[in-house]
Amino acid sequence: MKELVNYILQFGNLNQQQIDLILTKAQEKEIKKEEYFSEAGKIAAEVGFIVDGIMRVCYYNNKGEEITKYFIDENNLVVDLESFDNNICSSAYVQAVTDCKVIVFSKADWQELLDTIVGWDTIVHKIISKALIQKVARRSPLVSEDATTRYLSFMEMFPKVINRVPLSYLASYLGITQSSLSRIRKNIR
Amino acid sequence: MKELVNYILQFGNLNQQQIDLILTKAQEKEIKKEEYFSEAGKIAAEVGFIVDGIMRVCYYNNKGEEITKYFIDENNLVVDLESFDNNICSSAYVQAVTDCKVIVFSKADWQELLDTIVGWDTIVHKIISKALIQKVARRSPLVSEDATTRYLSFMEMFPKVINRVPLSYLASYLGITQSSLSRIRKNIR
DNA sequence: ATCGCTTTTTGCCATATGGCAAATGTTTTT
DNA sequence: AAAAACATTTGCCATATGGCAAAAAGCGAT
Repeated sequence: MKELVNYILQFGNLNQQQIDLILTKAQEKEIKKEEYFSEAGKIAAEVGFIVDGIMRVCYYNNKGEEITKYFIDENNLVVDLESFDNNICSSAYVQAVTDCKVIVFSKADWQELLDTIVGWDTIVHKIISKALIQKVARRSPLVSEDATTRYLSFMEMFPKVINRVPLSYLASYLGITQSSLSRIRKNIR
Repeated sequence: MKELVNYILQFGNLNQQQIDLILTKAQEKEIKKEEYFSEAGKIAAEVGFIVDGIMRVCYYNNKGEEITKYFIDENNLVVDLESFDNNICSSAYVQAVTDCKVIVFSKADWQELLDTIVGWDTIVHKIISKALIQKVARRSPLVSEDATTRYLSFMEMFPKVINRVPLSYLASYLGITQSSLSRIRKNIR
């Protein structure tokens, strides 16, 4: 739980009592490789914090191809925001790419913390908006750069991730085919 | 100012007194085509609400090419969040694509409203996170689809925008060259 | 160590997009 | 109205990426 507390305290201050209250609601959970944290067509029910492992957000486009939209790694929150906040069905899957250790909060507990702890809502909002801004920043270059440049930037941005995910996930994230990505890797060596 | 009030009230309730207070801080402003609302290298100083017109967010990549990252049209907030919130220099320009009519709030006034009006912070956070989620959702398909599909989706998503912006801006937004976009348009007709 | 399964690489060729420069069309200025 | 400035389209060819299938490599179970 230590990682979670450190993470939270980056965004604002809480006293020990408040932290303890948060921790009483926190549940540790294992999610095995390929299992889902949340699913398309269902309403996201939990907020998670990844202690160990990598997850991805993915969906199927209208050609039926599976597209990885995003990777989330250690020390980050994972939640399908739109679904969780608005109680609407999600349009994407959140799936464990490797075995994951996660700390989760049920929606009811999360809401209770928001109602109970003064200043917690501000911290949560900071966390969320930072994560969203980062997401935009990471995906933006994928539009305008060529495939090799995208791959190289990915290596820089996610050095921890690149060797732990299947090539096919990475390829769809970068917007290229698996074989093109394989050739790009060959050329770089 | 009516548009602004309607916009705000979509996200939560405020009484007349609170609305009036907000409006005392609101300044109407014209921004001419090609002028900047905020600039790279400077700290964003205002939050804006576009009453009329279209703006874009753009930057220069390492090849010196000008890339349009995003379009913002009527009835939306415009602010360089990362710069505004953290008082750091912006890495992008926010520029009027057409003549714009905007309602602006200075940073000091905006902060005062947040401190004064109970519930205003919650409304603002809802507005911001909706806008960010939308931004991610709009840019994501640009990575995985082919150029024609991107253009067609853009037409659907921004029917009001498509005929009011130069081809070059649109092309860089879609991640293709101007001539390719021109050919794509020809093929569609 | 071997077999079977999955992932990655490679070859071959088709297609989409880029680069550049000229031509055409459109808007603004004088 | 003409000229100038700017925006868009087009032609020609180069290059990057895709599609498909086979080969090779890697991995886990027995």
